[in-house]
Amino acid sequence: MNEVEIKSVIERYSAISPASYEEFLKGLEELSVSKGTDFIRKDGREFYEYIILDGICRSYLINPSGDEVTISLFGDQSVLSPYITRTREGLSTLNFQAITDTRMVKFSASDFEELMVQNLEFREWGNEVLKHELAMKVSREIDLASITAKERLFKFRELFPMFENLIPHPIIASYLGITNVSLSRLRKTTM
Amino acid sequence: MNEVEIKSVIERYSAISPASYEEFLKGLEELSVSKGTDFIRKDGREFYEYIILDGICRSYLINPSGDEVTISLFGDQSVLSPYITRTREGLSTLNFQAITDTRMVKFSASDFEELMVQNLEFREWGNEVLKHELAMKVSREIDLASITAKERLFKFRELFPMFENLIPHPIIASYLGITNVSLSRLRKTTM
DNA sequence: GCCTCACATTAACATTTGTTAAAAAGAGCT
DNA sequence: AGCTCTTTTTAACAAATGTTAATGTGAGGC
Repeated sequence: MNEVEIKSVIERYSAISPASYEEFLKGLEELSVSKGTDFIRKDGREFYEYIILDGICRSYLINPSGDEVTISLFGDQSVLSPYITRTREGLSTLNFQAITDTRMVKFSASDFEELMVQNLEFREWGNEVLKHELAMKVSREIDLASITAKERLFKFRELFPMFENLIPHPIIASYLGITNVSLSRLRKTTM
Repeated sequence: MNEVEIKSVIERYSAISPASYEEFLKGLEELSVSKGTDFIRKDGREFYEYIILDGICRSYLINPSGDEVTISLFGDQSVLSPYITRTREGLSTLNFQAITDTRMVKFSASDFEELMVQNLEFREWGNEVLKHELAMKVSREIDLASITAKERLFKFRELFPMFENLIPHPIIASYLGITNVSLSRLRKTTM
């Protein structure tokens, strides 16, 4: 396990002293997931927090019409939505899927909750991750409610450069709240 | 201060033993806000958590086009979005406004954070409030991204019965992600 | 009762997005 | 290169939503 790589992702959110890492690193497990695999299933029992080292993942749901709705996208070197935000009574509220082959580490969410109580640095780190998640959600709410699909596409390109060439367009479209046909039309008028 | 009333709102989220209340109740302040008043301003310094005893409030933002976008609605006997979800570096990320005359209690967010560390019941309560907030956000994301405005109106009526007759329609429209003219059109076809 | 003001509805037209189906382009395999 | 399968683009038309402006409605003050 490459500790330097992991620490570098963690410190994108807030700084952790070497002493604090000790206990944390012990609990880590590596995890590789191949393209197209759901590694967390809605209504399945869930126990972990996840950090993506490389690869692209998404959370999604099936809506009442049977269509997949992409809720969030996660790229290289990011932390997945915190456990608390995607779990009710131990069961996942969302599906999480690897869009490309993905390398992750995972660790026990309950152990981490305890670590947050005891360790101020990890408490702040956890809060930073949570705030980031919420800021993304609020931003998306505003965009979905108040700007056009074309503007959302521009913002998507800023937020996730390269994703447009790396992941299937129906996934991007469902993230933007439009059909893939509409996405193709918008691409034509903006390239 | 009517402790029974306050406890009844709190226990809508999770149970708290009488012993745990002791310290909590001491820190409460009452607050009355009249219709139309912003009681939290975006980019203003913020310190409190809020519980609405009665009245209707909303969070909103001004988008780049200068339009108000309603993010969330809060009715009688509910807890406002937790501090952590609406604050960055001590400054509010959203405006909060009383849509009708509103009676609330507020308490220090930092004291409460400390209480959560020390008291398991309030930790669970805080987590329940947070999960509820997130569940609402995910639900809204899905709806904005994948169902029509007409369907969102039906869901709004289920989630907030009576609000349609109590608050201005431009606010409802901006919550649904449409114009007030479109809302009026939808109302006509569905009543 | 009548004014005024704010709010809601209606109408006419423009624009955006959805739907369905066909055509084109791209990716892997032999 | 040629074949097959998947993904993306195009086209034609339908439906939903936006824009602007006029009309209607209701509540409160005089």
